[in-house]
Amino acid sequence: MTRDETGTAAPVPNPAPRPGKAELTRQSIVDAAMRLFLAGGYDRTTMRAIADEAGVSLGNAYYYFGSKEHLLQAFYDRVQVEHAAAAEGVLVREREFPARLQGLVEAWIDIAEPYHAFAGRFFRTAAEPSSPLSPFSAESAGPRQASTELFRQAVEGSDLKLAADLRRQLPELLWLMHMGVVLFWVHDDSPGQQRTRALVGRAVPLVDKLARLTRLPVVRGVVKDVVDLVDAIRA
Amino acid sequence: MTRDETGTAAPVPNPAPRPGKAELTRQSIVDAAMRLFLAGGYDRTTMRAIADEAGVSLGNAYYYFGSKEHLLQAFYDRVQVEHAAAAEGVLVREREFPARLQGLVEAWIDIAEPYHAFAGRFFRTAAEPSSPLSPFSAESAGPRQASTELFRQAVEGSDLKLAADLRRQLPELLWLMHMGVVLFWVHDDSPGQQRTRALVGRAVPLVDKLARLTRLPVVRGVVKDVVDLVDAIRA
DNA sequence: GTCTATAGTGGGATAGAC
DNA sequence: GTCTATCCCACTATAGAC
Repeated sequence: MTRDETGTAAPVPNPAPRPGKAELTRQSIVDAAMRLFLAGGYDRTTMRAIADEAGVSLGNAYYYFGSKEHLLQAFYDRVQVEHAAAAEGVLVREREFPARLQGLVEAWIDIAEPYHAFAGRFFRTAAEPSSPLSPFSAESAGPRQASTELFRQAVEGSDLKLAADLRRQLPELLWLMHMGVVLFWVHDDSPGQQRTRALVGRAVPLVDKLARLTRLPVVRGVVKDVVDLVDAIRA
Repeated sequence: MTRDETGTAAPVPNPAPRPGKAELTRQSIVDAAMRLFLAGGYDRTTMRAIADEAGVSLGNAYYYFGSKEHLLQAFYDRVQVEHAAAAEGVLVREREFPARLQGLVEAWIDIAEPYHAFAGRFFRTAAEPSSPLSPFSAESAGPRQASTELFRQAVEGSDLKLAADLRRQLPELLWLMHMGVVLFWVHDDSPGQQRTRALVGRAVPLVDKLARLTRLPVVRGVVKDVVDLVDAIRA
């Protein structure tokens, strides 16, 4: 609906970087919006100002973006794409599971940092269940899968030994953990989001410990229950 | 700021039911808003309609409520108060920890059910970090503590045996779990929110199992780490 | 299909008189 | 505390140019 659904289109963050004229206009609007949002904040930036800055008419801006909030989707996409790129470096560099996981999450924090000031606005929109920006919505299934895929790779290429069922599910659980980090990050006003970084630095070794603990016979039962529960939720 | 801060005022959901003229006007506006929100949804209800329904001018409505979203605070407060009342019954009736916990969470789902239709809107507002409605904000510290207190009682009065440090922290962790349930609930469109109820029915025994597992010597170390991490986060 | 220009409408929020 | 009048801006509508 919000994206072009041309038959077998792949669910990637960006529709496809074919540089048609329309795509250029679209991009100039996004760029203008990003500049103004960063400079003056979301609220104080009017659609008219964005259209002016982009050198297009107001009507044209609305031709490409159904609402002011739709422009925030661009932020989401941009972070997504940059994170995937940065993740590649991390996953090539690191082999230990904790380092891979921490690198992934820290890369996200680095990339999202410039947008922290108006991330609250984005978050607000994303929180609404009916919003296509909601991380749990059908519309964002593509980006969500792309993000989960990064965590899958972090697990796959590592030395982590796990029961098969948990290993299968772990990427999604890690993605969920990542959402929790994002929640914390949005509320984190410390300079450079240091508190979030500290949290990640402490939480990752813990996750690693916990993951390895699941192999103990005494806890296998509960782990099985958790796995079953998560499966039931997804259905 | 949003509430009267008269010196040693207790951080309770409702300021105090002294029936001055102002309080009556305020209440009539809230009542009107609730009626209209329930009948027509948040978006389709205008501030003008609310003011009309309450028999006051638009300006007067804004004298009492700084924004349309501030009216949602009333929903929050109402659920809070009703939940506390319902909780009392549960905590008197049940003695086993799982039953107490499940009773508490299910009572919340029962009470919040009428508001589910526009809870998404509320959630959206609450998600914004700068919003006083955010469950993590300083302004909602009172309600949050009141809610956490219910979980504290669920633990206290039960047969659950735990290490002292974890027992001290458990109420807040359970509150956090409850927030997770609320997140699920907001996205749950099944009739009567059956899926959320099913989730709770399965998750509570799991939490119970996990809590009891923490006493095993092998997992004590990790539990200690988790407790320390949570302490660090709160600071 | 892409874009402009212009003129609305609706509703959240505010100013200032009383 | 209450009102009336007004502002502002997201969004829509339309009619037409390329």
